[in-house]
This record gives sequence, C-alpha cells and structure tokens, in this order.
Amino acid sequence: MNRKVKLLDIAQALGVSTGTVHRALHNHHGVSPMTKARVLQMAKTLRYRPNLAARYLSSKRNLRISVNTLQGTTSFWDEVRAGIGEEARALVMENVEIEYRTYPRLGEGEEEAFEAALKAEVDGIITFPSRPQGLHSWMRRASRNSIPVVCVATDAPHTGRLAVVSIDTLASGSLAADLMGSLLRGNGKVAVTLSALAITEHAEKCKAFESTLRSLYPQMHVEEPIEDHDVESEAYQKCRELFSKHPDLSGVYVTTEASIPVLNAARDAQMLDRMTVITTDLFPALVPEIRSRAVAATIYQRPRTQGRMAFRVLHEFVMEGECPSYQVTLAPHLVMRGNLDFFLQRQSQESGTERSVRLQSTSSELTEYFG
Amino acid sequence: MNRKVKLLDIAQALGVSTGTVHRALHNHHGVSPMTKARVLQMAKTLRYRPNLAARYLSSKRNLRISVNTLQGTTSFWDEVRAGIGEEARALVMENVEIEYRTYPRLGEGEEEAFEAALKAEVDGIITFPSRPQGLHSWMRRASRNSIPVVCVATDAPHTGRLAVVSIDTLASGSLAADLMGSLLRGNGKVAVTLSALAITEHAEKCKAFESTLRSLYPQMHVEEPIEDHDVESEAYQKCRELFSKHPDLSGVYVTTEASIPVLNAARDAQMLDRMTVITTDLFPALVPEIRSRAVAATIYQRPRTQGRMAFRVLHEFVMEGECPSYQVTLAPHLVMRGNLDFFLQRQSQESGTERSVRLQSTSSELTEYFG
DNA sequence: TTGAAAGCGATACCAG
DNA sequence: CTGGTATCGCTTTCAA
Repeated sequence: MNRKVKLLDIAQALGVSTGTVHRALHNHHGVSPMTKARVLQMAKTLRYRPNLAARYLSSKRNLRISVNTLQGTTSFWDEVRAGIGEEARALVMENVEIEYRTYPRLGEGEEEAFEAALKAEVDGIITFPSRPQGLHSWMRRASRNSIPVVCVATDAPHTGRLAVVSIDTLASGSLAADLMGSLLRGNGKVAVTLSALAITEHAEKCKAFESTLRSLYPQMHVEEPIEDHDVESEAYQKCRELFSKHPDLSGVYVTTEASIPVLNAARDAQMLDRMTVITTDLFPALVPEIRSRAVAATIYQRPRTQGRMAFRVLHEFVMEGECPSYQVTLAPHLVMRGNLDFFLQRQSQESGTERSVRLQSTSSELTEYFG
Repeated sequence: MNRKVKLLDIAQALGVSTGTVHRALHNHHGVSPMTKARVLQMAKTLRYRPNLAARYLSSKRNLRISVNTLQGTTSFWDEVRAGIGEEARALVMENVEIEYRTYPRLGEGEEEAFEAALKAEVDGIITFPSRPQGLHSWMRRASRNSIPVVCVATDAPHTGRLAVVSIDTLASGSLAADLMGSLLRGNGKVAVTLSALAITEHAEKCKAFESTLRSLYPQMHVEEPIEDHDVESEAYQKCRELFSKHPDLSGVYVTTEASIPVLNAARDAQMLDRMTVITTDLFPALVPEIRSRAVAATIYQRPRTQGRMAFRVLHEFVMEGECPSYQVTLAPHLVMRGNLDFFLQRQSQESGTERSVRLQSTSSELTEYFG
C-alpha cells in the first residue's frame, strides 16, 4: 500500500497548484473547464480521497443544520431530537449548529418551517415530512439548491431528498402479523387501525400485516383498515362501531401512536380482555396498558436511533460528499411486559446527563446506542 | 462560548512550551513532577479538550488492535468480525491495523491468543472471553500494562477490562419467557437449555426466563435447566431424556446457539409439533426450522452491531482517552417467520460490497447499522 | 528537563 | 483564472 495520495500529488502530476486542484474538486467558480476536467480525471485515476482530519482542521466554516420535526407532544419526537443531538456531539467536536424548528401538529406549519430553513441558508435539513404533498415543492427547491434533506420516520418520494431513515415497515407489519397469528393460534378475526391509507408508511405496515397474516395464517380474517386521521375521537368512534359490528373480533393491530383511544373503545365495549392488541411506539400512557396485559406487545420504533442515523447520514454527506446509504431501515424492537422495564430504564437513563469521564475529552452516551 | 482552549493557551498561562504541556498531558517521561502537576491542574481549570482532528493529522503512529474470537464455525463470530471491520473503516481512515487471532473451540487456545496479543504489544484488545477464569490473569496483566481490553458477547468480571459489549441477558430471557407464556396461554411445563450454569451470560438468561415466567405466568412450570457443555451429542441425549421423562412438555427455550440438536431430539421424540421452541441467534441451519414453524421465534443477538460497538468503544478510549460507556448492552431482536426475510436480506446484503459513491470519498455501509 | 520548530493535508486568502 | 502561502492544533524531533 503506497503512501496516501493527497492534493499535492495530483497537483504535481498535472503541473498545477493545490489551490487549483482544490477548487476543481469542489467545483468552485473560477476554474477553466479544461483544467477542471483534468483534475477530476487525475483524482479518479489516483484514487484520491480527502483527509478528513486535515479538512476539519483547516476549515473555518461551521455546519448549520435544521431539524424540522413535530413538537414534543409525544415522547417520540423528543427522542428523535435527543438522538440527533447525541450523534452530533459524538461525531464532531464543535462546528455544528443545530437549529430546531418544530410545528405543532401534523401538516401544520411544516411548510413554513421548511421555508424558514431554506431562507436561513442552512447546510442541511433533517425533517419529518408529515404531509409530503405539501412539502413537495419546497423539497424540490432544496434539491435544486443542493441542500441535502434527510427524512426521518416517513419518506417523501420524488422530492430529491438525500436519504430516508425509518423503521422497516415490512418487518413491523409482518412481525405484528406473525405474533398476532401465533397468539391467536391461527384463528379469528382481526383489524388494523392507521392514520390514513394515503400515508405510505402506514399503508405499507398495513399491507405487510395483511399479507403475512394471509400467507401464514390463512384461516384468519382481516377487516377493512380503520382510518383515524390522527384524531383521537375519530379513532375512538370508529373503533366502537367496529367492535359493535364485530363482537367476535379477537385482535387489533394499531400501526400508529394512537393506541389509547382504541384501548378505551375496547374497554368501553367490554371486549378488551378477550382481545389481543398489538400497538406501536412506547410512551408513558402505554406503560400501564402493557403491564396490565391490555396490550400484548408494542412495536418500538427506536426514535433515538432514528435521530442518530439521520444526523449521521447527513453529516457524512455534507462533510465527505458522499451518502453512505440512501435508505436506512431499522429493525423494530418488540416490547412485551417481560422486557418492558429494560426499555423504560434506557429511556430514563439517557435523559439524565450522567457521564463517566476518564481523562479529559468529549463524552458521548453510548449506552442506548443502537438501542 | 469563548474560543476553544488549546495547548498553547495552557502553555502561555504557565510560561512553558507546548511541547512540555503535551508531554505532561500524556505522561511522557522527562517532565518534572512539579511542572506536570501544574500543567494537569491548568488543563483542568481551563477545561482543555484536545482537538482530535489536529491530533490525528499530526500523529504518525498507527493503532494496532487485536481481535481475539472464535473461529468462524458459526456465522456469529464472522458477523462480529465484520462489524468490527466496518466500524474501523467508518471511524478512521487508515492508521488502524486489526490483527485477528482466532481459536478453534471454546477455551481452546484463547489464552495463547491473548498472550500473543500482549507480546505483540498491541494498543488494544477486543476479545470473547469464553473461559473467563483462564483468561483472568492475562487480562489483569493487560490491565496493569494499561492495554485496554473490551469483551464482546460475555463479560469477564474482575479482570480490569475496559468495557463489555453484549446483549442484555435480562431482556432476552424475559422476552423469551413472556412470549413463551403468551403463546402457551399461561399453561404448561417448559424447559431451558444452556451451555453451563457457570457461564454468567447463560445463567442470567435462564434466571430471567424463570423469574419472568414465574411472575407473569404463575401457573406454568419450569424444569431444571439442561446443561449441554457445548457438546451437540450431549444436548441431544439430555433432551431425549428430558422429553421421555416429561412427555407433556410444551415448550423449550434454548439460550445458546445449540438449538439444532434440541430440535432433532424433539423431532425424534415426535414431540416437536406440539412444542413451542424459542431459540437464540440466527444461522443458516435455523432458517428452515423457523420457516416450518418448528421454531416459534429466535432471539437475534445482533453480532454485527456488537462488533461495531466493541470497536467504537475501544477506539474512543484509545484515541480520546475516555470510555464512552463501560457496559454497552443491546436490545435483542425478535425474529419470527414473519420478519425472517428482513433479517436474512440484511445479512446477505452486507456480505456484498455494494457501494454507492457520489463524489469521491470513503464509504461505509450503514444500511444494517444499528441493525 | 525543556524549548523551538518542522511537519501533517486541506482550506482560504491575496496577488498576479 | 491560477499560484503561492499562512493557517488550523497537535505531535515529534532536535537542540539546548
């Protein structure tokens, strides 16, 4: 293995200066197309790769990235933001500023937040595209201005986004189906609730659930999915209707965070104790329901890890000019009463800022890492 | 936030040179105790933290770390090694040499491997302490020579090791118990197999399984654990005995990789189809068993992630002088027939070296990251 | 035991 | 458009 090739090598090979090489490589203005092409070519044949330490050391500029997410109405987005912050601290030392822009409800103010980020000329955006249609033109504009955008939790297709980080919907839905089927021993009628079929993520989970159930437990039956449009009362009402129409229903899979109204509906219909409920995410109100076995299991979407990955991907792209992966899909965790404490403990553990410092240096909490 | 404090700041504050400060900070020889103390003190009051980029850039030295693991008899250790390699490539650019030392069987040759690593004067060791007792004195010696050791998969207590990376045994055992209990609807007699009760990791899983089952499903009964001492024939024989003694056994939880002999024993005893089997790990021979539902679920121990984390922790310590966490425990993944393909796809996917390169630069596969 | 100074490789100027 | 060069903070070597 020869010595690493550096800017000077390619400069000398071409009889130009390192400055020129640098400008060519970063397509800065003021390089003749001719020399630029030659530099690019030579860089490739020499297999040049930049020394990141040197770049970081000499670079004055500091990254500004905007994190556009839902306000902390639920713990999910708080965790995502925490993950982003942790990874930022772990990966780089200073030179990264994170600007949080939050919006109060799904689709409410997210376009404004995105626009604000663009106006502020940030170097990158991490966003939860709750209404991809509305965001579409903004994201395309970002793409045109070559501002990288990473989606978390949900994808926004055809927007030129750099990457998505999300839980694998297929694995989620299929796991829920298999678990449901085996808990019910392959018999019975079950239902699925989701926010809206128009949301890719939910539709995919639902489809995976149905198809897995159909293929692995052919005797079981899945009712038409319930759309709650993220409105609690709607979820409650529609479930009540469902339950009265199907008093023999034996299971429900809630693909969204909105499991509480479903549980309440089942409880009020006095059907809860003979039903197997599988939910999504993990938040305080769900804990007692899991403990009491009202919820058989919940599919934990690892928000902290999603945040970490989103930052990591974005950072790697901005700093190194390359995206490690355009689609990061995580395996969901299954939480049941048995291992519930394990997850709760982690959540609380990382809220604190306990640190173990040996010498002097930065610190990063790795305990829940990859949780 | 003031400008970052650097070596020069400390030096000027003390009226010495940066060289002296550097030597004091790294307790190199040739610094008077007096100045050393002053430097250390000043560094602390000034809250000095080294600039890692600068350090990396100027440092000639390259890290050598030894990875001592079991030979690739099973896919588990291959995956662990792969994870280590990936993280090494992702985290640093060159300057890290990994020396793999493998031993053929549990406890066989691992002391020699460790000794060899010490002799080679590596900067750090990642090891699977299959027989902690035997390794004990070697590890203490490493500790005395301040060579950091990170354990993977199993801990080696009281050895002065820097950190452990492992799957949370409690979460594993409890999840298995809860799943077993709910699949069997809270009734029946079940058994646990393990390698040996002397191995902490196995004993913990077993204990967690028993206690969770007892508390959540008090009507169920757990037989005495079966110790197979990592010998396939022993596992098979003991299971045959178990099955003939308890023809009404309705479930088995295999806490180790040795699930195949258990399944064969159950099959030969013609009890497999009325038993619920929960296994550990995921390897080729297990795949058809999961597909055929001979195995209800397997607890995946995320070897690749364990490897990544082990490297990450070690690297962070060696480079930055501080350990992010002395105990990294990962949540296990539950794999059932429904989500099996998801995991298989990942495994194969990462074996390949598919890369997506945008500009020029290093690449790291993040797809399974945090898998 | 200490100080002074030469790099490390890329960035960002200022001249030409 | 291009070349030259100071600079980033730390490590390391050579003198003193």
